[in-house]
Amino acid sequence: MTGVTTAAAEPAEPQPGAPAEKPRRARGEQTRQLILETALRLFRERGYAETTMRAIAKEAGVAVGNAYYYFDSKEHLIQGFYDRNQTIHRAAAEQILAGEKDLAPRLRGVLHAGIDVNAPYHSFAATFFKTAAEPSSPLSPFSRESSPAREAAIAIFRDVVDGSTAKLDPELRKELPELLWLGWMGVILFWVYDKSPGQRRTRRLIDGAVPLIDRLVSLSRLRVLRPALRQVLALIETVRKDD
Amino acid sequence: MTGVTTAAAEPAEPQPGAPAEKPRRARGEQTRQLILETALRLFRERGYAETTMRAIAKEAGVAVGNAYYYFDSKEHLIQGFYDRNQTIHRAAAEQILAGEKDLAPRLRGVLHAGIDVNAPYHSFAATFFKTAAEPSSPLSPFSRESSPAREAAIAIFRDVVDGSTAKLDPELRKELPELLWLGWMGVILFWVYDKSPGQRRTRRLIDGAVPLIDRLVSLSRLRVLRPALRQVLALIETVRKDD
DNA sequence: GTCTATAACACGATAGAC
DNA sequence: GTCTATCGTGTTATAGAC
Repeated sequence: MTGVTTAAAEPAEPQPGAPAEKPRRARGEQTRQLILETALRLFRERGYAETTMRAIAKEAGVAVGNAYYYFDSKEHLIQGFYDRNQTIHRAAAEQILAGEKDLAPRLRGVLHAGIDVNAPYHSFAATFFKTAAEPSSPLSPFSRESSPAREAAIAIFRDVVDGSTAKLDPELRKELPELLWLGWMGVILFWVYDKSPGQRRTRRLIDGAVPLIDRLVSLSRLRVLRPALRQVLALIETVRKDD
Repeated sequence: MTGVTTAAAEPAEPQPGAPAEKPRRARGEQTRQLILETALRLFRERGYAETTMRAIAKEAGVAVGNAYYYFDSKEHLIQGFYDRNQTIHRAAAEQILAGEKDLAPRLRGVLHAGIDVNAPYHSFAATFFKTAAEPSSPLSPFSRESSPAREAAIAIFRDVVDGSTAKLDPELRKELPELLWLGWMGVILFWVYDKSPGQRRTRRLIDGAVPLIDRLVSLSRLRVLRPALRQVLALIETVRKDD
């Protein structure tokens, strides 16, 4: 409610190689994790709305006030979910990108991996999405507070593009990662609404859209399409700036 | 919470020319309207979250329970907002479409008109959007309950396409209205997040995107692009069906 | 700084009397 | 149809213990 951000941006573990901080107060970090994990489990088991803060506290064996000591609100617990899946997705993506040089399979692999990570939470994710959709919410993927997470996500798609052998217009190459991230947001949106068994329609969407994107990227080098490409890039430019 | 739909789908007024129903119980209909109008006014004045059901009831001079008699939940009050703006948008669109035959200005006019209608409610609409974003919500633009409203909205874009002089692939012509509606949803999404003064970035988005769409629609008739167009249409087909 | 226990508040929603 | 009373919830407050 207050817009104060949680400590979720802090790394969960001291990074080896990074300047070693003094050992994080293990006590608090542990309690924090306990509360978060309990909450996520209950969300998954019962749903978000049906899980009360009282239940989370009781199940975790802490007082309600303690839960609020670590998380400003019930919604802030969702940020934990967000961050965790982001991290897992990034790791899975790196695995895939290490072994593949063509743009299409790189993109396809990363998208499917993203769905894989979130799949167990499909019903809960719907509620998560509702919360994230509030533009004023710090959880919104477009908010200032999500900026680090968003940048990290875009970085994955930068890897997808930069590590590929695809030849493309230099300006398009610059914009493509953010465009792909935007497309990824669209896929997530589709997935959240996808009620088909196992969300197979989302899988089909990915399998169909990736070759299409691949083709369009190739086509964009044709002379007839240069003006259209310029127009697209100009539109992005125009819309992006605020003045 | 119960998923029970309101009576919002009922026509507010008996249609002239339609088989005349016996006069609607004026008492109930009046109370209903009173509550709805009071709620929308307070939402606009104070915001959605800040307006309590108690305040709505008090301001309307009825008991809380009575408000719940007419509206299953606070969220269901939003449906009234939704329906009303839809109606106004449709009327504005018809005005524009009557006087213009080219695809681009037709589309541009309809999109700007849509923003015009919603503009006074920008901050409130953000909350509305949050609510509508919940996939299980009957207010979701993709839900079964919204189906009539959605069809009505798509119909506007069918008018945009069918009444235009643009020549296009017959299959594309069939799909274009729904695609344009989807694009319109995207514009609304952008608008909701648009914090620039007067939401001028959204206006620029429309002004930039419409000529681009117009160009792409023309280009789609080129021989080099036929396979790509087929691919797009095939993707839509694949994704749409649930089996 | 971390945590407990408990009470209290305002709100959305419901029950049941009239 | 309309009311009043009441419930369960998220959240806050208080007062303190380690």
